[in-house]
Formats: sequence, C-alpha cells, structure tokens
Amino acid sequence: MNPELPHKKLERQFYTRELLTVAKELLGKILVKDDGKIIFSGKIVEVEAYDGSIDEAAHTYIGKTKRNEIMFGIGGFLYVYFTYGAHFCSNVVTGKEGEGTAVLIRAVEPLGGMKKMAHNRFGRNLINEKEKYNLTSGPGKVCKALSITRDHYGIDLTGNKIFLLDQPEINEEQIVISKRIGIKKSVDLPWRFYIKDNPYISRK
DNA sequence: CCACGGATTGGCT
DNA sequence: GCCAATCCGTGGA
Repeated sequence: MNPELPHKKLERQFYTRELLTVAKELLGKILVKDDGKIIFSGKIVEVEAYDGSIDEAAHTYIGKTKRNEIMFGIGGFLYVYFTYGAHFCSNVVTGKEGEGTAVLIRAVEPLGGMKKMAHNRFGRNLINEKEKYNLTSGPGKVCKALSITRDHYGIDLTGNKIFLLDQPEINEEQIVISKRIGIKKSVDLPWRFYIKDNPYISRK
C-alpha cells in the first residue's frame, strides 16, 4: 500500500445510499485493485448513473437476469459486463436490495501501477505524454489497464481485492453534469458526472 | 480536427 | 438474428 494514500476504505453504508448521491460522491475517490502481486490505483474522475426502474439504458430495465443479478443486490459490489465483443466495463452497485442501480466508472486518473497499466494497454511499459492521458480515459480502457474481467464480477468492494479509499468530497462547483455517452435510450437523463478540467476524462 | 465503420462475443427476442 | 453503457484506425477537410 502506498503510504501516501489515506487508508480508510469506503464501507457498506457509503454504497447503500441513493444512486445519484453515490455517483457524485464517487468522484475523487481512489479505486484500488490488489491481486496479491500488483497494486493498481487511480482517482475516479468520470462516472455515469444507471437505474433500471426508470432508465431504459440500464441493463436492469428488463428485470433480473443472470447477467445483471448483482446489480439487483445491495450496494457495494462490482458489476462487470462484457460488451461489443471486446470490452469489459466496471460498475459500482448502489442502493438497497432489489433496486437495480449502479454507477459506471468511465475514467480514472492513474496513480499506482502505471507501468503495468501501460503494459496491459499498449504492450510496453514506457509511454509518451499522449498515451499517458489515453491509459484509463474510458470504461473499457479502465478495465483493460487494471486487468478487470468477468472474473471480478460480483466482488465485494468492502473486501481487500478491489475497493475504494475515501477522499475529501469534490466541491459541487468542480463537478460537471452532462448527458450520458454511447447509449441510444433515455439519452436525455443528465446522469454523467465528471471533474471539471481534469485531463483524464474520456471527453468533454 | 472530425466522422465513420469494423471488430467480435454473448445476451436477449 | 439483432445489436450493444467501446475502442481504434482510416480517410477526408
């Protein structure tokens, strides 16, 4: 563990609150993955909220299936899905049992394990300035860089494999609210949140 | 710089 | 069979 990082792990009660509150408060928190050999860490800078009860773009909108069942559980677990025949995406499940809500981690600012992230993404440890900002600037890129796959589906975020470290809340005025990216349904919901002027977001 | 389309698995109708 | 909560390379302005 990097001694410069605060050690306080987010607990269950952080995740079981209302979707949009959790989504906004996830900004600035530090995502950590520790597989016993390498520790990856990154600051969450961009997220999107999904709510199957009113949101047609949410994977839970159709009801419970084998794929989305973890999203219907209590908050604080990881929902990983595979899409476009190529990419994994990571979500933080929120709320109470049965709600079907989660927050997609769209981008992080790399902190620890950057060389290995570069290796996972580009096949080499050394990267140029442009590639640095391209490491984890998208939901598929984050999973590729941190080696998050279907094996991590359903991981308990209050455990010690993948978890979040608490950080001070980002000021409301530093949070940009926009429509979500890459969806075809419920396109007008303003449920994308990112840190203003952060160079590691996927796009403006 | 922007627009477009191909890749490729698997979930659901 | 259709098409996706994406990414990347190509081609034109």
